[in-house]
Amino acid sequence: MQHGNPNSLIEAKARFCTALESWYAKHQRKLPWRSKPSLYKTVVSEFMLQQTQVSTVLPYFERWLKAFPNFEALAKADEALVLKRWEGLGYYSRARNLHKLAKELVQLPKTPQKAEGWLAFRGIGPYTAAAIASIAFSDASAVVDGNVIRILARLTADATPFSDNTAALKHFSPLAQAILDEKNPGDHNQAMMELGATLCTKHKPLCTVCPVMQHCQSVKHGKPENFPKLKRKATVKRTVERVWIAHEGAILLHKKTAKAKRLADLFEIPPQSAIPSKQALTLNSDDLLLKKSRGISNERIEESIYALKPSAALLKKINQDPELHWVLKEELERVTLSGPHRKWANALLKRN
DNA sequence: AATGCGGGGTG
DNA sequence: CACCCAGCATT
Repeated sequence: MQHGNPNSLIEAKARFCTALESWYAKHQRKLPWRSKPSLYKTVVSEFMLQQTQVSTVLPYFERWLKAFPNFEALAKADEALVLKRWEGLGYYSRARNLHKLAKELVQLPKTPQKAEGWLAFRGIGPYTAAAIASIAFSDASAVVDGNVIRILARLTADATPFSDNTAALKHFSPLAQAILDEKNPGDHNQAMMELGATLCTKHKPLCTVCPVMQHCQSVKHGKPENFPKLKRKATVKRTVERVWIAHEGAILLHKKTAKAKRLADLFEIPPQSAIPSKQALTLNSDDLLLKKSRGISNERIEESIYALKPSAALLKKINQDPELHWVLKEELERVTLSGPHRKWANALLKRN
């Protein structure tokens, strides 16, 4: 079977939905945004959960709710504090977009109740719009995330090769919408994702306890693990040299201006390339403080940090650069660095 | 269709 | 090391 046949699943929609939702009612995980649910909790959790696993989000969510208990509090908060509370969670534009949304929402005469309305906010795409509208307002809009793609590909034994998740999303959206329980869209959507997260996992799916196994064509005809078929991309290697410059009790950090498309408002240990210098800075291997490797999307980055003593001429140039900032050691805790930079900075500070 | 964005978990 | 995760915006 090349492309699977969704018709039998669509015909069995009623039984499928009943089985799925009964299972969810009984086996759903206890999650903080599910107890005493509110629109605010739903919106915050959906932003945090974009491309981020539940277990990672949990501690951030709890802290966030204490710092910003509702839209009004978030709307009034300083951008820097908002970013600080997001520190380590990654994808920082989510924090800025969530903050912006809060400010816009408290000014709106009427809160949108349909997915289409939520789509208008920056940082909300098809998935998040459907999730918020269905969970908070019972809008009959189906979510399609990585879990749903995996489940639908397996249910229909669909061997279509996809170049990426976006292509798969386009392919499965009509089916997801066709089998949505429009009477109970919020729970239905969450049940699909819960199934994908806890039973219909990428590796070793727990088919024997699956509530919809009898609807699954991949169990009958092949291995569920074989679906969906996603092409993989080659990883690229990159090296970055960074410099650790301490001067008069302060550390030099690099921060792009707020208008920058990337890394806006986020401090980092300066890459060598960000240091203005007439002649190329020569970094001495004796001054290597730290060397780490990390992955970002499909990149493998080797980062080295070198100690550097700035000359008077270099200091002068540094002080003219709007993207370079001296941050007093005691103040370092207060600025927002990405997760790895935070760890490196703390480790290097301790060493002095 | 491809790429950048972060960080952590898992096999 | 590779892939994946309650994705989105931009090109």
